[in-house]
Amino acid sequence: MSTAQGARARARTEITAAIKDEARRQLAAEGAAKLSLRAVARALGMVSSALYRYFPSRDELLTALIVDAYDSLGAAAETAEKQVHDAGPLHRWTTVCEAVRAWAMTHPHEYALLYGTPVPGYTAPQTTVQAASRVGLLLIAIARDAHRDGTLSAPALPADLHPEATRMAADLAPDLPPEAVAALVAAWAQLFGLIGFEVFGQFHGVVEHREPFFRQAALRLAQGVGLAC
Amino acid sequence: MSTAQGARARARTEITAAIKDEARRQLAAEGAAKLSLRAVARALGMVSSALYRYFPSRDELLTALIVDAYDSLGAAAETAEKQVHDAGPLHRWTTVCEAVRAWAMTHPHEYALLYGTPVPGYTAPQTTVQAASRVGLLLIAIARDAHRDGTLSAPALPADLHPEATRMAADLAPDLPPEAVAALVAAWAQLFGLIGFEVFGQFHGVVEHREPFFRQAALRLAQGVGLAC
DNA sequence: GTCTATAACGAGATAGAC
DNA sequence: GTCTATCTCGTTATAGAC
Repeated sequence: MSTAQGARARARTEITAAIKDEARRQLAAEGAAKLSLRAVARALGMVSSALYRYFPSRDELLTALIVDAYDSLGAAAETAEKQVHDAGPLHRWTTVCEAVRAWAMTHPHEYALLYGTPVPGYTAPQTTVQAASRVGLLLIAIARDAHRDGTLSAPALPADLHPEATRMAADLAPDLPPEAVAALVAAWAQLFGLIGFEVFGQFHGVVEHREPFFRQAALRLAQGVGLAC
Repeated sequence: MSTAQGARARARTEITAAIKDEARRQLAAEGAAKLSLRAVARALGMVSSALYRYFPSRDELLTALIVDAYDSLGAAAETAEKQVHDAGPLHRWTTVCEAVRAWAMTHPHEYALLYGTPVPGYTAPQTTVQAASRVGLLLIAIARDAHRDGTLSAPALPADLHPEATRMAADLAPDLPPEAVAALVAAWAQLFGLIGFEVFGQFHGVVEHREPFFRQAALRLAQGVGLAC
């Protein structure tokens, strides 16, 4: 009985993975907007109605792909950071930035799914939020360690931003000064601006040697947040 | 004779504009990947083959929409800058940034067409480059004026970036120090990172009062380039 | 010459009967 | 699960109106 259920559960896991793999392949070929349960089924030798036993709708499949991609990106960033965890905050920061960039370059279509044009008619459920915040939390953690060590020199803020910065800090990192949190959020967005331009081809004919260019930009992002060393 | 040609040319211009208007409407509704000549024709009460008199292919229509969007964005930025052209470089910079952001917020689908996920199967022809560079050229011009006035303090660069910075400067702004050009290109990408996160909903639940937040971020971008006052 | 309409192609998606 | 009839699409050939 338990072996039968175990085999069944194993088969279900395998088929679910196969469906997602094929869907990712189609994502690369046609884009997220044209992701079609039917085509996925055909490629797997299944019939479209059979897929609904694994994913109740196209949107649920999309959500699964998005969560997987966020987790893949988050894991890549966290693994890279772990290996330099004992270094200074600046080195940890640039390591995370470069890991995010490397993941984006090797997974351009999944990157587009996360940070590109939203899929028309699809709105991400709350389920995705946790996976989506892993990179941000990692950057916050680095700033937090710097703050504990007294090496975080948060930049000044204009008065009209203070209420919003305080609110963001309360939500994201109550132990950090509001100025640092506001700077962190801005740096977070700017990091993905650099990466997006590279992945989506905006640097074509403009920036040639993109690795050192990115490294330097990531370094200056860290300085903008107030990290040193 | 000339009046007949004038009338024909006028009709052609009007129909071309109507096609693009309808295509933009569909862009907003379905996304660029699903832009369909047939649907555009149907909405206009034409037959699909008639559209080929105006656009030789779906990709050419896409290209026209892209060039129009780049020009609309460029014109918005240039118009805003013209009105503060006599102010200091910092004020001109933030004015341009805010004009770009305002255009993106009012034209989210066209923004997605320009800076979002590339349309699968479409590659932009060289024709788009000139229109695409208008905002960048505007930012360069501001830095150039600051440099002429001696108020541009270009940030230092690591040695490994110097060849690339020199190459970029030769291409983009031979009269500017390479360090400033590298910083400009980075700031350009980061600007669209901030705007993209806002347009694509990444700031949802994170940043609430986005105008002062953006203004401050744009200001610090300018400082990163070395602009003062 | 300039345009529009009809019809068709090959490909793919979709809905429903079985 | 399978099969079929009916949609969509981009694109082209052709014929006729202005």
